[in-house]
Amino acid sequence: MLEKIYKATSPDNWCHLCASTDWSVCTIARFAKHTDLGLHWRKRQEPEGEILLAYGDKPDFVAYVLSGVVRIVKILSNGREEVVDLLYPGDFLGAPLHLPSDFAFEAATDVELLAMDAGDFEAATAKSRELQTAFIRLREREVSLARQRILLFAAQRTLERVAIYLSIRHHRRARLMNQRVQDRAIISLMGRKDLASYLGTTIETVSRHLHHLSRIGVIRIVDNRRFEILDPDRLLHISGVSRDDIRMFWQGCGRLVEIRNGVAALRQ
Amino acid sequence: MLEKIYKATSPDNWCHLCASTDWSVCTIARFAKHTDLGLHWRKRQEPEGEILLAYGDKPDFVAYVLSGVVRIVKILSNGREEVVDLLYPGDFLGAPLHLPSDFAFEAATDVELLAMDAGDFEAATAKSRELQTAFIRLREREVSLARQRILLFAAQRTLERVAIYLSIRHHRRARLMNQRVQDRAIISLMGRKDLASYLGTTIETVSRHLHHLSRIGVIRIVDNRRFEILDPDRLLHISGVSRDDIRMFWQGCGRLVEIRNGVAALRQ
DNA sequence: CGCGTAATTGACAGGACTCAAATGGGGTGG
DNA sequence: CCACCCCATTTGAGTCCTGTCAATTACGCG
Repeated sequence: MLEKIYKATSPDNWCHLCASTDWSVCTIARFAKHTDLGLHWRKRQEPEGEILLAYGDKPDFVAYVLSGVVRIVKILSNGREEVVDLLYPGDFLGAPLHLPSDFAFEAATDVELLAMDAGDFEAATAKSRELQTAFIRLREREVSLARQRILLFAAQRTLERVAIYLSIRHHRRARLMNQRVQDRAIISLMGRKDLASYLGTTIETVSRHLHHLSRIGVIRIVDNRRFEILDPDRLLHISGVSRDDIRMFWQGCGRLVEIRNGVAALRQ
Repeated sequence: MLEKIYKATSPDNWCHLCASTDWSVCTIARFAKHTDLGLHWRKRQEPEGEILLAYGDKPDFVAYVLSGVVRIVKILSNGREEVVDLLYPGDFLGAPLHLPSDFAFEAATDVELLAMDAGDFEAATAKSRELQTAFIRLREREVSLARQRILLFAAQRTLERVAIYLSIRHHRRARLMNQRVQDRAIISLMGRKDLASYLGTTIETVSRHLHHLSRIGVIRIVDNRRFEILDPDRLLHISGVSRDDIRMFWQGCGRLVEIRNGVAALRQ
């Protein structure tokens, strides 16, 4: 199904060796192309609920998300799981340097990953300073994103948070698929529990707001997980933020170009 | 005043060349010591309200916070300033690689910085792969912290958020000063506006909660900016989180050791 | 068909935001 | 030195939002 929506372009436009989500990874792409660092990606499918990396474990792989949503959770001492961040198609996953992870990474939906052995990646990083610089830039963007994410909470109204989130997902999807943000489109989210935890509210409130948006004709509820954005502009207006304010969330995300030999291509 | 609370130790315990906030920077420290990379730090004083780095500007320095609080703000299109993060003594400041900053960095209180020219730092980084790896590790911790920060909002009760924040500041101060967390101590915060923005609430609510905590004898309001933590354990209990849950916030923060020749020393 | 989970819907109470006014402190100028 | 202003903070009253609890519905699966 995912393959269907990929746009076919000339082979020169994309790289078979890597998946670049932004210009910094493009550096990795070019480097992988022009030298032989042994950057071999492989495609992985993981079902919803799968634990990709447990808390405290040393990661043995790095990966890009191709489809689906990965949730980053922190388990509190009282047993509750809090979603601290989410990774979408085009995002990078995995701590380098074999540092034990502070969080658990789980598949919030069925996910497709483009993965690579952490040892290989590290070896390549150690060999190439250029690659190391690119990696720092990648991390730099992650710090920015984690901070931007906090802006979601700047909106005290939970309806605004839901609207902001839907808008961001819509913008990201549009960019990934090389489509216009003005067009209506279907985005698929994770379950209400993850949504609520991520937005700092409850499943009941999320449910109410989604149905409210549905009643006033801004979105259409396809099924429990999928929503069609009917009126992107009004959704953005309800969210109370401008397009500029959420630019950081989708800017720098990769664009899907083609898939061939089981390797998807993302380019800046 | 700051000098008074520094503990004097033998000269071998600290490094004149750098200020290390955690083990990763210790690598920078050792490296600076054993080679001649030209890592020269200088002390800087900045008054409250000073803009250290404007939005979109390319940073020309990197620095460690020695005292005071630096706020990282995002200016929304409607003109409102949202505090997305705060830097405390021992934290690292400044994007590398001369990337334009996504945020503005401002002095939330009077601050002391230990600064270095970004060019020098970058040159040293380029020369040493070891330094580069150390820097990646530093950034890694920053991503973790930015995500941990989101846990503040997991508490829907604003009183809990205020209590969590006070607890975290108290734990950080205790660690920095090599004191026990059980002891009462005075912490100095920024203005109510920054507090409210950071905690995702309003200045009125923050004011009410602080006075509530004062009335029940958990804290003592010294003046508008300073608060004495009278009962750290009860404060933690009110916050609703365990010490484990907030460990990430203060673990890995440096310890103040000594100041000499205008250079403060922080060690793991 | 029956079960368990996820999601919806309703009723209700309490917390937090909003608006508004009073208080306090620091700095400036007369 | 004092009066004055400006700003930050405090305090109060009222309303709405949203969390909580509870019951119902929908859905997937064996």
